[in-house]
Amino acid sequence: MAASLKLDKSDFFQRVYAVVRQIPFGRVSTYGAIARAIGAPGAARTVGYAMNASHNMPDVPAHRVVNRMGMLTGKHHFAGSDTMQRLLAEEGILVEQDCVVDFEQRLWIPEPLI
DNA sequence: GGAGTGACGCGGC
DNA sequence: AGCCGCGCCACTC
Repeated sequence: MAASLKLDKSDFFQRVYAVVRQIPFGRVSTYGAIARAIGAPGAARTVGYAMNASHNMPDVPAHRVVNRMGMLTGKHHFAGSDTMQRLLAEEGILVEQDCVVDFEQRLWIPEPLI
C-alpha cells in the first residue's frame, strides 16, 4: 500500500507558488485566500513562510500578496523597505501607510486549486 | 526529538 | 470597540 496517500510536503510550497503566479497584474491577494485555495485554510502563516522561500522564484509575485487587511506586512522582507510598495505602484496599485488603497477593489480571490 | 518561530486569521475578553 | 491569546502548518536549531 503506502504508495502516495499524501503528496510530498514540498508540494505545499509548489501549490502556493502556483496560486500566487495566477494573481493578475494590478491585483493583490491575501495569505488566507491562498491558503484556502490550496486546501489549507489554517495555513495562512505557512503561506507567508513559503513566500519567504519564493525569493528564488522570480515568477512568483510575492509583492502582490498582503494580509487580510491589505497591509504590506511582508514589505520588510524585500530587498528594500520600499521595494514591495514600489513594485505595486508599478502596477498601478497605490499604497498609503503600508495599506493598499481600495484594497477590496484590488483584491483577487484565487479559485480552489485542483 | 522537543520547542520555538513566522510575510496570518479568528475568537474571546 | 479594541486588545490579547491561541491555532494552524511547515521549517530550523
